[in-house]
Amino acid sequence: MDVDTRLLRYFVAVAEDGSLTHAAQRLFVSQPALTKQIKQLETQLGVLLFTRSRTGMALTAAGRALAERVPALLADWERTLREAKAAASRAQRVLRVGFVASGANEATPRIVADFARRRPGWRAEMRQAAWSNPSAGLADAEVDVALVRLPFPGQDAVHLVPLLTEPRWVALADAHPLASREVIPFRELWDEPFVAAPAETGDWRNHWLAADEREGRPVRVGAVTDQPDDWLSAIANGYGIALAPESASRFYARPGVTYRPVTGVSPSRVAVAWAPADDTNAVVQDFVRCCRDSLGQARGTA
Amino acid sequence: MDVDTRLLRYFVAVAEDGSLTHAAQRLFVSQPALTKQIKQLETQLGVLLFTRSRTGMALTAAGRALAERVPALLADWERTLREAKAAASRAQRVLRVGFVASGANEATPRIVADFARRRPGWRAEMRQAAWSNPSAGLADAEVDVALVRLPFPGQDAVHLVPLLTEPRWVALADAHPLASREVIPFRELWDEPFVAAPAETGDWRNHWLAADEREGRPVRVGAVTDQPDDWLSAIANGYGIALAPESASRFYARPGVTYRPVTGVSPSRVAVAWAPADDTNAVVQDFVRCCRDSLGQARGTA
DNA sequence: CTGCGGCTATAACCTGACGGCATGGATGTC
DNA sequence: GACATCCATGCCGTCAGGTTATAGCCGCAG
Repeated sequence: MDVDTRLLRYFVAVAEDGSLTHAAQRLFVSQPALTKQIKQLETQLGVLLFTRSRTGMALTAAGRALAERVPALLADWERTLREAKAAASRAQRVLRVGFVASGANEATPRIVADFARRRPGWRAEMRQAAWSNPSAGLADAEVDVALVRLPFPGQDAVHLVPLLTEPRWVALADAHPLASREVIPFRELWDEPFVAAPAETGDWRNHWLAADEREGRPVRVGAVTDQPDDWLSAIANGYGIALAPESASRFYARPGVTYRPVTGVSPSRVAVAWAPADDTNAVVQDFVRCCRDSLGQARGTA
Repeated sequence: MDVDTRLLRYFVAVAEDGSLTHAAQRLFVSQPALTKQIKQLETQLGVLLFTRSRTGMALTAAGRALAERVPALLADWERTLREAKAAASRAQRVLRVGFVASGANEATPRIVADFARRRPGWRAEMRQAAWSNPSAGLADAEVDVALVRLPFPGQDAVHLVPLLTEPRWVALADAHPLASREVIPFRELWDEPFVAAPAETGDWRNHWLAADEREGRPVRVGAVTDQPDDWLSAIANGYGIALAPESASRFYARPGVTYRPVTGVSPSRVAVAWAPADDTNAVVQDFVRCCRDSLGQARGTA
């Protein structure tokens, strides 16, 4: 009996929240589409999975049996997929390097060049990650090594070496009243609307909103963006302001957007990170060494 | 990343025999369809899985990584599916009973009636299996208990109680020269073409061809059939003759087909079988008891 | 060196499945 | 009795998977 993993994801979603309508929104499909898919899954398996009622969809015994095992199956598939991709990049002598925004700033090209020198035949494939992916693909093993901003969710599950520290500035629309100030104390920004990362990024989002450096003041969110481009547009259009590393003023200069130093907010740190399993991976460690040589002196891992 | 298990089966098939053309025939699809599917899998995963050449398809490193894990994944899915189906039938108080051909012959209705009496609220769902499935669905857990003919492949992996023994007769076309004989020594049938079960049934097929009761004489196969109906047609049309339990003369009487006793060939045995895991399943054991009470006296399991 | 036989890839076409929107039907709620 | 909230159904456009026929590549035999 063949199934599409998509169908299984649908099933798990409906099983989890006991409602077609709600699950449909989570899955970004229409409710009729889900109705049909679930019904199709049931006829394919020849088994009734849910008992329908006005109050929603309740699992049958068969449905429960399925719901118990399917998530593990999907996870296994994802893992298999990741392993295959990793094997492919190894075979082609490609090191997949994830990075957020401007990576290690001006040092990035030096690092890549150094790596090319140290590992002839290998190629560093640089992959920029969206805000919603603060580990730059390391968490889901899409990359072998990543240039990340600390702190980020899941940081404890990886090993890393800090590379550089830079102050956080603020990015605001040219027209903003505070744009004419040379230096801005963070407390003056507490009540401004901010352009934030997607809600699902949790502590990462909070870090860039400096949520715990507001002495309890609530955050106002004026817009949510997931990419540098959208982020710049939102700021230029006046939907809100945002904290950004000082280097953003060089890497993300744009008409309509002004960067200003901010006092009273902690700096941003850049690190190179890798999966613990790659502690013994010579290529990954070579890349880390390139990072260290080009930038950092710290040597501890955490 | 979503995949259809069908795609994974395709991939495994190609990986196994290193040829699109050959794999396509095994999978009963055209070679271009397979070409496209494999190519699609590769683009979906963003990974090259095979290196093409005139000599066939060879796995890349990534392909090997995938090929190592996918079979286990598919097996997991099948198992999950079986468990869900089993849960469904338990929940509905349905005992799934597989049987081959006429099952336990005239005793079958008695067994079912006895079971209905002993387990009110339960229903025995009788499922006839094709020749190609001599365990009647027990081997792949499609049924909870089965009325089978001994011996059959995989017999050692189940527990069973013998129920009855009956002589094997021969079924032949009315027009066959031997059809007028009252009793036929098996040796006279050695050179006749036989109607056989599909090749993949191995020892089961050989048992019904009495391959090891021919003193080394080779078997001539005149036709291959997978169902009682086809089997009867093949015999009536003179494609060959076939051994059959004596009871077939009652359950599978048909114009054009004559049944005659045969000497010099071992008898056929009927047993009830179940999965070892169901040794403690009260419902299954009740059914077994119904079988024993209606028929057998033997009590050992093997 | 030409033609044949093994591969895989491509082209053109058909069907059916999936998704979307609009709507229906059942059932509590105010 | 009108409404809100579920899930189910009907209709339609799009695309993916299948088919057959054919092309391209290469090694081998005559």
